[in-house]
Amino acid sequence: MTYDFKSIEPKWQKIWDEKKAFSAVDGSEKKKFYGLIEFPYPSGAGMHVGHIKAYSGLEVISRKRRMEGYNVLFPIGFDAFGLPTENYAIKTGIHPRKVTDMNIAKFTSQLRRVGFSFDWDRVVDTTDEDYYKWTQWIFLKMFENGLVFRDTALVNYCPSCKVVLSNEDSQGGKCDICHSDIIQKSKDVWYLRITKYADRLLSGLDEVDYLPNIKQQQINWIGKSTGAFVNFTLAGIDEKLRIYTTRPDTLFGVTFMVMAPEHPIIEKYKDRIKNIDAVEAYKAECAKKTEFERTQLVKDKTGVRLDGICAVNPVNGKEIPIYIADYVMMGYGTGAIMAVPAHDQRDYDFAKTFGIDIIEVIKGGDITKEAYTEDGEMVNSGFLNGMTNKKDSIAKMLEYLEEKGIGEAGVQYKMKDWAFNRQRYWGEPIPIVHCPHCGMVPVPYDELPLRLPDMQNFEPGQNGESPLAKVETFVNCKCPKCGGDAKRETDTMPQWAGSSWYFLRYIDPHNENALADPEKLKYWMPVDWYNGGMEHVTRHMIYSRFWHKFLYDIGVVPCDEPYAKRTAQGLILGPDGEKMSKSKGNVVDPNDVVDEYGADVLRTYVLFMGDYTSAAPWSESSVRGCKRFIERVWGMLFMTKGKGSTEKLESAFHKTVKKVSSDIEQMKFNTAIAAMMSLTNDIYENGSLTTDELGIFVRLLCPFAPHICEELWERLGGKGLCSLAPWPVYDESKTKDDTVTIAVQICGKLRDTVQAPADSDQATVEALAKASEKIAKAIDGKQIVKEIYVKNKIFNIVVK
RNA sequence: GCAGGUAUGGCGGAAUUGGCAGACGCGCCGGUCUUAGGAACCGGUGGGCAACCAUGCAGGUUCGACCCCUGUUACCUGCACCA
Repeated sequence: MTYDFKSIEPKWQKIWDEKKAFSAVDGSEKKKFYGLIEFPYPSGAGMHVGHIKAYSGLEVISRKRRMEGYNVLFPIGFDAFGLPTENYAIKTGIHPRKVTDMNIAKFTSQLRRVGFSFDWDRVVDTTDEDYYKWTQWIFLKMFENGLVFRDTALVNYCPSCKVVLSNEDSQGGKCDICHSDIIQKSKDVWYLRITKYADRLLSGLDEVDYLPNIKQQQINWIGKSTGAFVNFTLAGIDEKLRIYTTRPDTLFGVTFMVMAPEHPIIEKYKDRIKNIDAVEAYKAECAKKTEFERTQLVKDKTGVRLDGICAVNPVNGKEIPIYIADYVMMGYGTGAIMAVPAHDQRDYDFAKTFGIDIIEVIKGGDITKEAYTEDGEMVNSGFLNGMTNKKDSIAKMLEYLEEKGIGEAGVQYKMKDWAFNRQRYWGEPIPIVHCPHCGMVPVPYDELPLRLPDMQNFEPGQNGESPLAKVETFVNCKCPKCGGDAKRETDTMPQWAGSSWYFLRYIDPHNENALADPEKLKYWMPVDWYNGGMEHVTRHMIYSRFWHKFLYDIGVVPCDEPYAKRTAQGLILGPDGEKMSKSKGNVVDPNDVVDEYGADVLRTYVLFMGDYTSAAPWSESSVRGCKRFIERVWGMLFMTKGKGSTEKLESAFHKTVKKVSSDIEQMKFNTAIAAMMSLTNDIYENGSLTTDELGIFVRLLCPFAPHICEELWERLGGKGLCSLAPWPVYDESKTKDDTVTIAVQICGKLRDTVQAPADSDQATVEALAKASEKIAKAIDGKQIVKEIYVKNKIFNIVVK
């Protein structure tokens, strides 16, 4: 009688596979549903239960959609290029191709044991040549359209990984992969001009249904600010010093200027700068600092005055000193600022350190103590004096600047262009040839894919050049344009490249002539529901939205935004409440759970353990609770009767169908499961149920625990697969009880409850309430001021 | 510092969005079966003998507040010398 999951689960997995039960159908007349989960990076450690939770959400929704009659695309793939695999290859001497294949095989077997309803004919592997051919194709299209450029720049460089990192990958001055300190290094860098799409990435958020915190993070990341560019002049030199400010109305309060140490004007006028030695020394000092040090020493302002040149304030003609200081970044705005110490705390700290004048232009604070950054009346500001509204004073100043031709309104973004090359082997080769005559020449489209050469030693070079630079047969080539001797680019793309468009390939994974067929794209796109981790909300999602918008612009995809809806699951913490990690030894392997309790129990537990979107610790004993539930469901098979059930149980069924249906849509899986547990308790209390009722129950539970449900469905004589059987419907009228319990309150405090027919009017309930001994006692001798009746809920008597 | 969020039994968490706080599960207590059980099953379980007291803390609005408002504390997540 005990449920034998060890034989029943593999049985159904095999049947689903043979029948291709979960294949998405191209060219179907049915309504489509495209559910997308973030494809995993196949690491050597295999999956942990966090992956299972991440996929189980849309697994349940996709399964429900199929039962509701949708044509469902629910695919899986592997984001397999990347450093960990390459580092493992360096350490062990096993080729990354082999490592990747082994890891993918391991992940696949783990996923299959859990019984996910993926369409296994559409598996995508970003390291497959037939896949990265199209990643390179998109890159060339971007190159063609002016979205790719190369520049020598100070970049985030990880000395440990020996690789250039994008801004996104080096947050907080730490390498995202190995967590070493990042240093700034001058290098040739490939950039993708994502900033060109900044405004559209921002405005596109209005059209999509993302969780509010996801939207907010993207908004912050793009970091749009509105302000003005102002051209200062250098005294006695015909040269402009351009700055960006959000408060042009404080121009009268400018007492000095600050430039980033790397600002090109220093080099241009080094002959005029009398203390050039000190300036160079300071520059050298800054270059040595890691990003971490540069941002940590917030309070201690350092800098050097440029002796010999000074700036002229365009609104009042005053000459003001210029400093270089590392609190101004070359990468934001123009790399130079006008300093208004009275109303900016950083400028204030700097002015105090260097003994510079502080002029108040906004009244309201005490500038002898700190900068005043709030609103107030404008003073010492010429034509702005007396204005009290920030908006108006900014507008008036902008008008003045534009009239005089010394500045204009402008916007800035925190988002920077995307540093796109890595000096590594295990990535997509950048399909560009460097020709001494023709410059950068794209590899012709018909030569794609540009394959990674087979090689053995993946150690990067000491100066951070790619391992590919050592392969002469790869490097030396003919220029596709002039036919002369040329050299290939040896850097590869970052890991984010392959994941920027994978959801398009799922739609037509074996297409040899296009990244996907336009008709199929038109049918399946956009992704209806995308679920993943919060950690990918800024990087992966912004990158892929950018690529998708570009593909839309060149007519490859049919919609501007790739994801109609985005949600995020919470982490599973270790039993100790800490984040699961190998070093802490608190990782739970899904295989162990399947071995001991079965896939259905694992699936049920990861969704029952708490609110889907928040983090919750793993609890072995709670897993056992789900095991008991599954066993009790199995036990129902021996409780079936042909005849009708009690009205009470029938009503409980209708209520549960309603609740589970709506809870799933809101990802409230924990309460959906709780409702089915409650119904189970009701069934056991009742002692029996009809076979029809059991049929309803197993279809409701099927998205969560499909194996046991298939088995019960078969034994009940259900038609076809339970997984494809129609989703149960409920009768609204039967979800309502005939009698309801009404709480009777005195002055808002519960005093008694009464049973009343549903939808009773106030008089009926009032009579019932007053018939209660407790109520009669409570109101005895008191004056009734007011009576409030909420139908089917409460009756409140207010007494004095 | 900026932005967003959270706070409910011993634990994970519910609460139809202003209407009986603690659903469901774990744990715990008691029982049944057993040579035994860290197995299974059944029953009980916020605190207090009680009146009553309980949703981080202090107020407010309301007939009625976990829910709305004001203030406050703690924690989490993201960004951060962004001009």
